[in-house]
Amino acid sequence: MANQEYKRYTITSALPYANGPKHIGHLAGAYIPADVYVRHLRLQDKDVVFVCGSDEHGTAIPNQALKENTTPQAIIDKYHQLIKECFDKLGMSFDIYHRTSEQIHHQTSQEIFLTLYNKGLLNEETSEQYYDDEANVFLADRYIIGTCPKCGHPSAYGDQCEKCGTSLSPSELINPKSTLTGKVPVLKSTRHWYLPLENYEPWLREWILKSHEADWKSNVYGQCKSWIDAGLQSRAMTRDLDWGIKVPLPGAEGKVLYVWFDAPIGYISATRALFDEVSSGKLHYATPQRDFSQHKKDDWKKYWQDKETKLVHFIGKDNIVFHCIIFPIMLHATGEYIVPDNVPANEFMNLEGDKMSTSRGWSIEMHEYLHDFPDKPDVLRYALLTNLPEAKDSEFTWKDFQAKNNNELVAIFGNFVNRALVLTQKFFDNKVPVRSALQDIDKKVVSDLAEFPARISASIESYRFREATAHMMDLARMGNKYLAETEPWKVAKTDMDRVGTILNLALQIAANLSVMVEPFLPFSAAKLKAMLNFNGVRWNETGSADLLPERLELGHASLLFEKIEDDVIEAQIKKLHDTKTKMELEKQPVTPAKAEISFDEFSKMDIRIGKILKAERVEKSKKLLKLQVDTGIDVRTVMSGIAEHFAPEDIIGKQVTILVNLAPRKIMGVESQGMILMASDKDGTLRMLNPSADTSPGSVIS
RNA sequence: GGCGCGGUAGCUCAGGUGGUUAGAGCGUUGGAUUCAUAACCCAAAGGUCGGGGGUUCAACUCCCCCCCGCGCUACCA
Repeated sequence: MANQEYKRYTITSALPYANGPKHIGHLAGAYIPADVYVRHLRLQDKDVVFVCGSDEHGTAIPNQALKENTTPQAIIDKYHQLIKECFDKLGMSFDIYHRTSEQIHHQTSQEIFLTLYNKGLLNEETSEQYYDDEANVFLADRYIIGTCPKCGHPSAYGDQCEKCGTSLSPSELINPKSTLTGKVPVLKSTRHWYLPLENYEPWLREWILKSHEADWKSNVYGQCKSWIDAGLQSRAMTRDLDWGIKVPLPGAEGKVLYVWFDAPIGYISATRALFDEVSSGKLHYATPQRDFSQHKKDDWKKYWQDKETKLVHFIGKDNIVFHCIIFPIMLHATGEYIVPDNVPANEFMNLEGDKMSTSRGWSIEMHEYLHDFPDKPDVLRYALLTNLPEAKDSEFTWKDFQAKNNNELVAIFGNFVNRALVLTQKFFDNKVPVRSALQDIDKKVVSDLAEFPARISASIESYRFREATAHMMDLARMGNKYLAETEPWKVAKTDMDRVGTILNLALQIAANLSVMVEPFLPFSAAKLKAMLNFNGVRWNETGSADLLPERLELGHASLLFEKIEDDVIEAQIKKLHDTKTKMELEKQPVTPAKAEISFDEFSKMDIRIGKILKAERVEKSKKLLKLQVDTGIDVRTVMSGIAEHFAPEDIIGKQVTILVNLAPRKIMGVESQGMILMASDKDGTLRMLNPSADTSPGSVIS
């Protein structure tokens, strides 16, 4: 199965969610590896389509629109354009970069939904969900805000608390409120269509656990096994929302397809759109990277429904469950579609010691990089390729970026090419010299050269892109070594024929580089070809020492890469820290005011000054401290979720504010008799509230 | 708490099915060289492979326990 010969290839990169810019971690995860893979296939004249596009549905889009005070449409237009342009400038060679807001995608998604529905594979169920009866809408998880049950953060979202990271369901929130109107939402019954994933467990076991144990990456396989073993559950494929793809059923007004139902279908609709456009000749989203002129409108089906098609999804590890479990189940259940042959998900790339995050300002956004280094897309590609998070999270640092550029691209690759060209200019009037009899060292180089294409291919085909990149660079190393050993600049004093032979071979190596480097560094490959006055050859013709004809007049030599100085790198590091600081200040708006209460309600609370007498850690809890507090009234036990902010020994003797008449509650098996009040700063830091001067325990606060 | 993936030279990382002195790139040090963007080329130093047990003639590689990082998931409030 794994080594089957395929007739054609369908390659996808994760659809970026169009709610904001994307950073280099995304590039390293799902885009650059896919692009290398596809370019390598194209160089072999394989029948491949490479599709991607913007994911434009889901609740976060309207959410972002609210934040930016605009419409969802304006949001997706803005970010679709931004992301698309960045991909283009970075050389992502999609045959089409589509959008899920397009009509053809709505149609495709609805068709697949209906196929499943008509086969009776979707279960209709009614459940209770929060509803805002002032705005007259069901509230998506994201639109409900309340106190996090885990950390007490007062503005946790219904699906997740952004402070402690816990995923939640809206019913868990304390004091839930609609973010639209501030009203308390009410539970109301609603109808949805569920895909019973559990029915497909035997099939998944057979397909993934049995037939892909050997060829799927361990991180992907392990994650899938974990999900399957844990027991799959029915999952709602529809939502109450007015932004998205309408559920194509009577009586389903106001309901749309779940974004994770429609998003992966975006790969299919993009392929459809591609063939629509190339067959009609009217290109809009399509940017065909090869000749599609023989294709008909319906040919997209071959790429998704023919068993001789190899489907590969390139994604980041956060998408594994959707691409390996849910989407394949959908495809399989239709009875019409093929499932992926592989899903080589990457782990995450960290940045300068911390997780990358656009919202926290700790990231390198694609458009920012391109703005600061407009002529260096390949340098980023190289820096990411040599450090892809293929087996575990990896680390990007600016210093490393600089070193990769200066010590490898400039010193090894660029330098070799420059040496060969400059010597040819100097001794042979910039023409490929004639080759005479080969010595042993030349024969060795020729035979070594012949081994590179297969070696690089083997790495790429097994999704080992770092290794492939290293092989590629080894070819330039070989060139440098060959020059160092043959010393043509010395031989030139005695034997010009010999020099000609050496430089001819050096130029042949350079010509090979110009082709073999193309999947990795397409811009530099093109530049190098121009310098060699060389049109390039197919991948299968590389490894030959006869790519350039003798006496060929070479083009203009220029530097392929230039050094990046320290101050440029320091400026980037400073910018990174500045952005983070700025975001911290701007982010996390003050928690919205709570609903008005009466004086009576307020006076029900008995808040006093207390004094911590004892504090100890709670076993098996990261956050809890068990405190003994003198409340003036008594000494009582209070469990407090502050262990991540205070060391027990530091807070003994401190005065605190305590709510003493809160109903007791068992926490980690211990009864907590009150609540310590804390101020939570924007960055999440907790601070105690204590009186400005020593105050006796039991003093009432009012 | 459960599960998954990781924890290998100063740094970033490789090391199918266990087998002679554990690898690469970068960095460091020394040498050689000057065609080349002070680049290239050669060489050396550097690791008790997270910790502890066990299986085996033999373990980085298999098994068990523990610690740490990341992720998913649960409960917890």
